[in-house]
Amino acid sequence: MSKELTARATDYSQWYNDLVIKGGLADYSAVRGCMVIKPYGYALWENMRDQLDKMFKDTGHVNAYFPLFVPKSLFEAEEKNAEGFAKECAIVTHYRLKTDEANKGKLMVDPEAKLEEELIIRPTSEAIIWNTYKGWIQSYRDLPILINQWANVVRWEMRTRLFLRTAEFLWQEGHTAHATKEEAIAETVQMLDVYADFVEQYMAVPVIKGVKSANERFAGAEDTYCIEALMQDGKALQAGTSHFLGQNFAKAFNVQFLNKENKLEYVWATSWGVSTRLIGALIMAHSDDQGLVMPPKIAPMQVVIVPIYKGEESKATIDAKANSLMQELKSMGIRVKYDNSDHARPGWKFAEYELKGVPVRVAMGLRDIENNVAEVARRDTKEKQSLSFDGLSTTIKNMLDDIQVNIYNKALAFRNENIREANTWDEFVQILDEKAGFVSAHWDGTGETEEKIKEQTKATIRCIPLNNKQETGTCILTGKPSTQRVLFARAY
RNA sequence: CGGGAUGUAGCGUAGCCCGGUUAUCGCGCCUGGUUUGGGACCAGGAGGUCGCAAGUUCGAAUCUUGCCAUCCCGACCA
Repeated sequence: MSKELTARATDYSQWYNDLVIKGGLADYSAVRGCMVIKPYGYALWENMRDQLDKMFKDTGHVNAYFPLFVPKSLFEAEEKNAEGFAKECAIVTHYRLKTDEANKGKLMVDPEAKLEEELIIRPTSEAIIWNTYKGWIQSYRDLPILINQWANVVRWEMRTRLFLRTAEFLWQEGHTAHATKEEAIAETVQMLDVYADFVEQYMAVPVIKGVKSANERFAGAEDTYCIEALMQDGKALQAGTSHFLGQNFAKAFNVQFLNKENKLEYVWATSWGVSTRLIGALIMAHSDDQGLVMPPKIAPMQVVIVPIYKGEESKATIDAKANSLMQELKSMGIRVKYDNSDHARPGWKFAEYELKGVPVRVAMGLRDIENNVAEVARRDTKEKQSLSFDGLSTTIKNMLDDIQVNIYNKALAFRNENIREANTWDEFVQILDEKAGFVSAHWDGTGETEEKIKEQTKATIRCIPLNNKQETGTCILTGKPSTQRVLFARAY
């Protein structure tokens, strides 16, 4: 009983932390606000990254890499963007240390080595990238530019939470340049769709696609599109954003191109990103009091085989059987581990792999082999059944597919149950306090009202859903006329 | 960054108020053996900058100050 988890009902935050730490995804580090992503967590990220990368390339994008440091003068060029991030920037002011004469064995910042111009550690890369694009774009023939980069960024957050909000995190950021507004908007929407497809089909987390209100919009964007997911505690989580940047960065960095009519025009831009925060979404969408629940498609380990043996002789028999099953599964492209280590007994292994969220566990002992069966347990439903070895690998493959669908459907049902309409202020507050989840309500469209609602309830407008139903109504707070409902929630 | 709590072996902890032999216990770890169908048992053993740094003192895990980190609540956060 070395790894007891806090139950969700007891302390949701602690439950989440326990899963991350005890599940082996990440660890705290010696640096404030920064975490170590451990091999198991990084393997998960690699699977996510590889799939996303494929999807980006399938839509015509290429990868590149831009610097970590952004000179302050470039950073501040697009004013709204700079203002939006100013309060959470790390800044490099010096480039050298020296031994501290007054304190032997210690180092101090060398005051002689002050930088002429401070370097901002990127909280996002629009500035450095648009400064670069300026040199790459002269004519419409140079467009579009469809670049993505996998990188780390730093946002100096006051309060951090593993995966959900850390000072440094890993992400990808796409930055595209287009000749027309229509094309840029189409790109923004296309990438939102890519994100939604990825999160729903691979991470099995249902999302709502929408547009952010002006208050919640990315600093420097004309429009911010987003996917919003719902966690088991009823709080919403922004899982990805795609921004239509208009000509804001083109104007700030003077990026113009000659069109077919030989006239100079400013370039249209987009940017879009998802981060390791998605791992937090995955954890909170599927996991239970026994531990993590990994969606098979991106699980670092899809199947684990645990032998149950008595004595070396039976072990050899089981090893042979298990290895042949493992080879068969591997040849089908399934990520499988045979845990024949002798330092843990089966019961311990069962609990451990449940904690780690491995979708399918196969246990086999002599008794099973004699009967030509294996005990197969699935993590999502905790069902165990004895299944014939004949065609077992195919059975398992189908089971993985079924688990993927099942956990998505389960999360979808939960999400749908937790979207509630509120028509009065009292109703609105009551739902937020007693049920949480998304609240669909009329809003008068002003930032002031949104701000007041946030002050009074801590709920924000998560998004205005795409293809939202238009209906006349009155604002939940002010009673002013409204043309559509928007989704409110308390959010991470 | 404000309020609160915490920091003693990998993890969880006793000791701290009231300073004084060799820092307590459990889990885990190592060795050997018996075991193995839901977190095994016996025996032996290893492992400690008591978060870090100053200070008070003959003597500091214990008292004082500063710093660092983590958690919770706030403020902040596309």
